[in-house]
Amino acid sequence: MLIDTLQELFTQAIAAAQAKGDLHAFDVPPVEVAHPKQEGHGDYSTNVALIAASAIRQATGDKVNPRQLAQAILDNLPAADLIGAAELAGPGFINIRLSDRWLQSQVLTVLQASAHFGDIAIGQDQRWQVEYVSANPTGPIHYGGARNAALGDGLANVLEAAGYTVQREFYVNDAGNQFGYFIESLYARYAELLGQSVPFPENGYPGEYLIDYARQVIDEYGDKFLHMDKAAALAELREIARKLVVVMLRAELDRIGVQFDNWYSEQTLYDNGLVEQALSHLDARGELVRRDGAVWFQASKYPKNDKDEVVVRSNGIPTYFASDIAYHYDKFLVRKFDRVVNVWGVDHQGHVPRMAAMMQAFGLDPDRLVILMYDLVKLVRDGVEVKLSKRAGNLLTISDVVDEVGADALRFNLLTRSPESVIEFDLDLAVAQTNENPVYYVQYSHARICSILARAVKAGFDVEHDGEHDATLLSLLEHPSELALLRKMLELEEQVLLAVEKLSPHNLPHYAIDLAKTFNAFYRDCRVVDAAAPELSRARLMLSQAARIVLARVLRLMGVSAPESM
RNA sequence: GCCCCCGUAGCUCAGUGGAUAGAGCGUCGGCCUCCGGAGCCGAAAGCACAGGUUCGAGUCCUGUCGGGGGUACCA
Repeated sequence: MLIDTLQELFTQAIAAAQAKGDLHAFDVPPVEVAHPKQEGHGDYSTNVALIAASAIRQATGDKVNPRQLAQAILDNLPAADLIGAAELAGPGFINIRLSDRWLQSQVLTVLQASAHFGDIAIGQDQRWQVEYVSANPTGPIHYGGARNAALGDGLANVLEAAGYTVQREFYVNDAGNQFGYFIESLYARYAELLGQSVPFPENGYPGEYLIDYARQVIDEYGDKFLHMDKAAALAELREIARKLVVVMLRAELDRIGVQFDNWYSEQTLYDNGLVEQALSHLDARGELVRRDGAVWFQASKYPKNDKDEVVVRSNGIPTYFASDIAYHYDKFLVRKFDRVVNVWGVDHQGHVPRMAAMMQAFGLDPDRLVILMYDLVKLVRDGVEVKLSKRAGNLLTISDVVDEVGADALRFNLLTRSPESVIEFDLDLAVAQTNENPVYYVQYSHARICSILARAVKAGFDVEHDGEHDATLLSLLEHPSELALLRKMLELEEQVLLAVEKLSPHNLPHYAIDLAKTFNAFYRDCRVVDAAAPELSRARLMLSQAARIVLARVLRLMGVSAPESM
């Protein structure tokens, strides 16, 4: 990676300067290389001299001038192709400008890497799991779940680009009360359709979609459940309903391009004895206690937990937390993931401390479990918040919103905001502004490149293979807009790294807009296909092709399509 | 009450302890003999408040004020 290379060069420079006695002996701090906000300050800059100066002052009490340190480092900077200029600036910054020749050569790097450009190899041999959405399996998914999906899927994509082996998992809560009410509701609808009146369960789901589910049950099983004991019927319906719902969930998530590797049933935790196993494991470690007829996990032994948590109620029924304990016992001690990310809505924030406590109770490093918390999506229509609920049956689903604004716009918009921000989503505005939406701006740029390339092929240019033969032409790419485009393209790796470090891919859409903008500036300033200048055209076509690759990659990482025409 | 998150341009939001804080939408003013005008160029406009740490704070710490969420033997 470019940044790594620069960091390495400066680390070497410091060591060399110290060896020669140009520089004080001190423990070299990690060199940070960043983009200066201001363009005149170069492509990259490092504050290592400023950091070192304060480190030296604190260690020895000697006052040293950061500018002198910076100069000593600069004097010992190894020669490197990629550095065009490195100079001292301000209070002791070192600003680096990439060399034009090296930038030009990167067109080939992109063309060769193709769809893999942007990959960074930092996650080898690491198995990660991202568990996301995990909506209650009781009907269509609330629109807010799309934020979870966009975030989790984007994160999984970025982790894969970083070299991690990633499993995408959906946890199906098919064992708790909610699912029980759902089954009873289904039974009531089923009976109703067959002409029998069954009282609708008090906590049931009145949504009309349940009538469709009931109809499907009738289509496949007829009226057999009416002739059975109700408890037996409910037991059988449980399995049938679970399959039905998972098919529906899968289809709905597929509409926004989200697919899972694994659908993990909560019920199997009980069926396979994992709940019992996990709890006795904790018990053996002295983490459980009996009190008031219930079994408690002694969470309060751990930081940020002020109370214990019930795992088995006094009526003998395990709590949801017991499932969670077993589930994570399975993730870490059975399936042995190196790291697990759970994507949770902020309404579950109260569960976070006990999860960390649970990890420690298992003797596991709590950092191996990351809870990625995102804030809720507020739906607004005509400036008024729309209150919807699945239980009341007036749910606004992912499908509903996809119908209105499209999957690409939805994913792009939801991903743009940082997870901890509350999204206020105005439905009318989302529809009205469809054509002004940034996602179309980015996609349009991609389509425009495709159009240019197609035109070039028609004009007789060998767009596909030029890069294999005529790398020397790249030195013709001297226009500031051409070089600016190259610089922006090369940022993709840093963007992937940033998303992985922050465990949030919300920087990607911002980068995509930036990249599209930079391409549009190039398009404005540089005519690509020009019969009067065939060599320059070939060089610019290579650059355009490379830009297309990068744009398509960042769109794919976000789970957004890269259309060839619009 | 206690815990968590958020207060950045008119609106929706980015912003890695660095140098002169950005984008989209909106507003105002420009640009089509030329590869896709779903485009391009320009202008106005901002870090809630008060302390502190630091060579340097939108960013870290404390407090105040505002907004949201959480505080069950529900999930």
